[in-house]
Amino acid sequence: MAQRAKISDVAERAKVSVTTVSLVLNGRGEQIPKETQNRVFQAAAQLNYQPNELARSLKTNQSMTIGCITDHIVSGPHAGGVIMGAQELAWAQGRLLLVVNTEDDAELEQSALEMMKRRRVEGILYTTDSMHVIQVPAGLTDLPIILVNCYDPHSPIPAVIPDEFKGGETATQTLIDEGHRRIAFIDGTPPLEANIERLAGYRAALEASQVSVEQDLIPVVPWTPSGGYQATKYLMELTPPPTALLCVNDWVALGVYEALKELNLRIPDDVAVMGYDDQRLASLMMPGLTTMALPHYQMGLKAIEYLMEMSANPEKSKSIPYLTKIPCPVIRRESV
Amino acid sequence: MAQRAKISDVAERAKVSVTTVSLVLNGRGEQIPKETQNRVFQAAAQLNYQPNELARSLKTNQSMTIGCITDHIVSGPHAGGVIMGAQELAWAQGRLLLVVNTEDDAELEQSALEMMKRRRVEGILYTTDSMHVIQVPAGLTDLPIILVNCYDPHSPIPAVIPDEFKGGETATQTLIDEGHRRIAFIDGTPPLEANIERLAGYRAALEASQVSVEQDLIPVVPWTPSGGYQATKYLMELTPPPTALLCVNDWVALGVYEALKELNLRIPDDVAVMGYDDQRLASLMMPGLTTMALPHYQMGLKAIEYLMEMSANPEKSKSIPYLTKIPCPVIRRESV
DNA sequence: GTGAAAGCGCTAACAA
DNA sequence: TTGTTAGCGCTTTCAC
Repeated sequence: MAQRAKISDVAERAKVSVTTVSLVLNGRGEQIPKETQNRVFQAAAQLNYQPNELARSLKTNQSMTIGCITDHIVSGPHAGGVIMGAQELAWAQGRLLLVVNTEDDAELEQSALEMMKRRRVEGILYTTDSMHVIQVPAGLTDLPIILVNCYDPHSPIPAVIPDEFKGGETATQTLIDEGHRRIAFIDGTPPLEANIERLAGYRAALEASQVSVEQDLIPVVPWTPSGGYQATKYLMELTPPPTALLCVNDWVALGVYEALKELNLRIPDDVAVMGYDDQRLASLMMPGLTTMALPHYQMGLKAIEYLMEMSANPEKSKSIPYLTKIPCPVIRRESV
Repeated sequence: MAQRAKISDVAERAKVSVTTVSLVLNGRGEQIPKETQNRVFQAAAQLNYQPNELARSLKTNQSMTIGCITDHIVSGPHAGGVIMGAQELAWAQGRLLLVVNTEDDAELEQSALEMMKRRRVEGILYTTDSMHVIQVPAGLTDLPIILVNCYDPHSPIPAVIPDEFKGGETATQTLIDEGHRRIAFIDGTPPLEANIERLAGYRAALEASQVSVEQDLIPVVPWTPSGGYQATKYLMELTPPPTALLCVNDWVALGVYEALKELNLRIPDDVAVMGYDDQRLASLMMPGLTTMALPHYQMGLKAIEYLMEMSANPEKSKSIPYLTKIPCPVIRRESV
């Protein structure tokens, strides 16, 4: 454990006071002669000195730490992406992330929160795997907090979420731009918040292009591969059949592919297919599935941006919008 | 910020000394009358007192924190699973995880390490996304550290890895138990450590069952869906063709499905298929892919177990095995 | 230009 | 049974 050296050791070795060492090592030694500074740096290096952040935090009352609570870190790319974005910006500001995964255990969530408060985290980023409405655990109000991919209608806590509406719109527009006019939307049930928005975006885009919305072209099925399979079989029997299928998510698209293959229809030549979520399987499908990505990374980034603002200036907390919607980018592959 | 109360506030309110408060709140107040204890608890509750862990850590010289460095938190289920297992056990011991994702940035990795040392983490869990040989960054020797899913042949740092050999063996045995004798192994290239072991396990299992290993049944293709596709087309032209296809990973199996469908062969009736890795897509494939899971969670658990041992008793570090192999469980679905 | 010393909030040895 | 007090390693004010 070479890093046991402390500031007084460095001071002693450099033959200066701890004040000087502190000043120099923290880059606030402008008034100290280069020569002295060098002695300090050298001493620190020789001792392999690593300042004790715990002591520093205690003194400065800044933990340089942000808490991150996720419900499911492992089930998909979501939490990872958010953490990645969050960490990157946090890191740039010298902060590190304390991560706790709760697996929906409310009790654990509560104590995790408490643990984080005890460690004096500067803020909390609370993120859920799939976009939905939540009930924020109690005691989340006495410290900066941002919700990611979820929001609580009963509390004023700011949330950063994907712009699913615009996503649905963009996806549809993408298809329109390719010349499609009969575009089906394979909707999923049970109806998640996100699905509803995506559908609304689809309608909006069609209307904006003066394409009439036909209820026939909006089958509702379980949002799984077999749902997509069924929907496709149904849709392709319409006269005329749609030329493009927009799926509420990538899983559904998987079943769509299956059905289309059975019908001997080629993607994208005979019919174009679009998914949503950019799951990993999207890139593996043949042909690669064109889809809408969820802005995990960007949301993580934004959340930290807000959090840092809030902790730097508590007054500002009031000025953070209740909902911040981040656009979903199109991921172009070969299915359109 | 209600939690600004400090121990002296609690003491004052309960009309006792800080010592008493400390003792009571830390459960070491057996010699203190219940009555006094209650006063303390009440005072703490009223003030919504949250002990400052930073101060406590500084004093006790225990950060109650473990560092976790990953290379890719988002590309697959790996890092998440490890973190989940690690966090769970760490939590049970009152520890929290400080997580940094490096995206293979060596410089970042180095400074992350330094940051963690400064925060006096009790140990470091270093994990990589895909099982491989690595070069541990410098300065990782002065603090308990465990490698997960990778190892460094040039250093004595203990590693926890999946038992790919046994996994290959188990997968093969599973197929043998189903009555298969002509079992192909679709090998992947470039040859990763894991692939090599899986293949070796396959050979071992066949030999153990007196089934001869035929080189014809071990095509080597890129480990992607199209690799699996090619391999299947080739394999099914052999006479007689194999009755079971063991794929080096799930991606390959995806292509296998594709090819089999084109050949109008049914899974598992005409030919059984097994994958490896239990990627998310495995459960979505139709029929569901039987595959071998990587023991992410278990590895995370084991790593923390070791880390806690090491930090509790540095002497013991010597007794931790260089390689700990964790078995991969069979995930039975419908493709076998 | 540099140093002495107070104090961040806590624990624990020692006293009473 | 409970209180006083000395640090843990650092930052920072104020003095020299």
